Amino acid sequence: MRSTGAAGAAAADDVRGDGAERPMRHDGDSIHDELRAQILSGAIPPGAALREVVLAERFGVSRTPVRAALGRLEHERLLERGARGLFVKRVDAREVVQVYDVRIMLEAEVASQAATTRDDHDLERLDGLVARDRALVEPSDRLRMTTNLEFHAALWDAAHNPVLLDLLERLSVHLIHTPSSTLSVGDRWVEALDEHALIVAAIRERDAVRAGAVARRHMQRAREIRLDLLRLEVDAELG
Amino acid sequence: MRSTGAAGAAAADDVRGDGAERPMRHDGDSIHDELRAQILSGAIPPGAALREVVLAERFGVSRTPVRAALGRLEHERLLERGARGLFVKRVDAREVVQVYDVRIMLEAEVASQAATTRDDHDLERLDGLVARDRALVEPSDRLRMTTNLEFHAALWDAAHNPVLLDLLERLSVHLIHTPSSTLSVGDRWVEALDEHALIVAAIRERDAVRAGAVARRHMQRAREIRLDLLRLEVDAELG
DNA sequence: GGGCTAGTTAGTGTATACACTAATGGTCCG
DNA sequence: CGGACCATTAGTGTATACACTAACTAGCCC
Repeated sequence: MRSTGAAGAAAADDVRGDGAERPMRHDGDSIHDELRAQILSGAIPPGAALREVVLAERFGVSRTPVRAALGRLEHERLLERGARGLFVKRVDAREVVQVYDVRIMLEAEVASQAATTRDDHDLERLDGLVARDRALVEPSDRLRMTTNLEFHAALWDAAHNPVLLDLLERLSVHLIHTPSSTLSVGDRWVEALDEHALIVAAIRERDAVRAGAVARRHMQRAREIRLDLLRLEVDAELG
Repeated sequence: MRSTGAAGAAAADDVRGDGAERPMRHDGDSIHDELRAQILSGAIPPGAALREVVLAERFGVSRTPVRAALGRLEHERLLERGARGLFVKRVDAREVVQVYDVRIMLEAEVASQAATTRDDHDLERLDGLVARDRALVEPSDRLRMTTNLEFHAALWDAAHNPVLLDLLERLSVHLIHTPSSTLSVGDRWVEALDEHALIVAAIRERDAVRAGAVARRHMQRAREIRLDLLRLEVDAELG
């Protein structure tokens, strides 16, 4: 794939001075990541068909790695099998609400657990993220989403619970195509940052109950706003 | 005429006497299901290596469908990538407890939601399962596990929440190789049946709060017993 | 003119050959 | 006797050819 004259390239390469133990797994993963990103960003819209041959051409590889990537995406529920092949999944409003309901629960649990399991490094990282986000001036829609995701990911890590982590990661997939972030509504961004700070404060003091409660409220608020957005959307469609 | 030629080739390929003992339908899915069942049952033990060529031979297919199946199993977290290829995942006691913690939460939520969303058919099914399990006399270890799983699956369905369902199904995978069922300890089986009945009763009356509470207690009890089992196991290992 | 049927085709599923990489074992040198 | 180097090899990753199936189209019979 990388080089058609593979034998020659392989013979010449005996230098690996960059002593890093990185996974080095660059098989079909890159295709998977790329497709995933494009689906999540909406570049490949819901309902679009994903043809193996087309993708193989686009990525300059054979169907084999494309197939692997598609299989994984299907299993992540990002794609669904239609009459003919795979299509980007469409999510409806009902499902989005259900996702939020579950996520409220899980985030509360994560925060609660993080309060007891976090180490100094976790705390430092969370503090750093809060400070960094506070320093942003008029961040773009995209930046808000990214930094927010980063913060929550740090929270997830602080819980040191691979099971919860796995479910949360899987859950986030269900939220594809939520058109815009709740963090761009009114002064929600500033509000959310304050709530983040509250969560971190509770975690710092190892107050599991409070951490859970604060996190729960944080996500409930997000759910409310998401509902408003969905209503607006529906109204727009009907009117 | 290409089709006749193809048919002939296919026929010539698989002629092994007249006894058609094997279904010719080797969908990639069947391999996935088969492997999954063998892993869950322990027939393929934790830590075992899964070699593509070996499996391809065993199933009488090429590496391609085997690869697809393995990819899916890896994504389900049943396998993990080791130094060389894929291995059946080992789960440690810590993770089992974490799974129970999360499951307590999810089962409570499911029961609570089922109380509001269930229809008559759901209720009928749950009633039927409870009655059926009550009628069993001295069920085997395996039967206890199966019927219990069936009951909970029916509960999950009654919630009519695909998101919760997805997570619970995914979660159950984390419980592979929990050596024995908690339902074979003392009189836990009878106890559990009573608790099932309580859950169904609350769902019948559409009492979401009580359903959640009862279900939570049910799973907490299971967690306790699992912990006891794990302690016994650890003690046995230490001597 | 409408439904039924056969040919066509687009697209996936599978087999196989080849490329490549990391572990392994043996040998040589210190 | 021990450690580094090289050949071997086991096993995965990728490309490509082929098989098969379900949807489409065009014609045919009624």
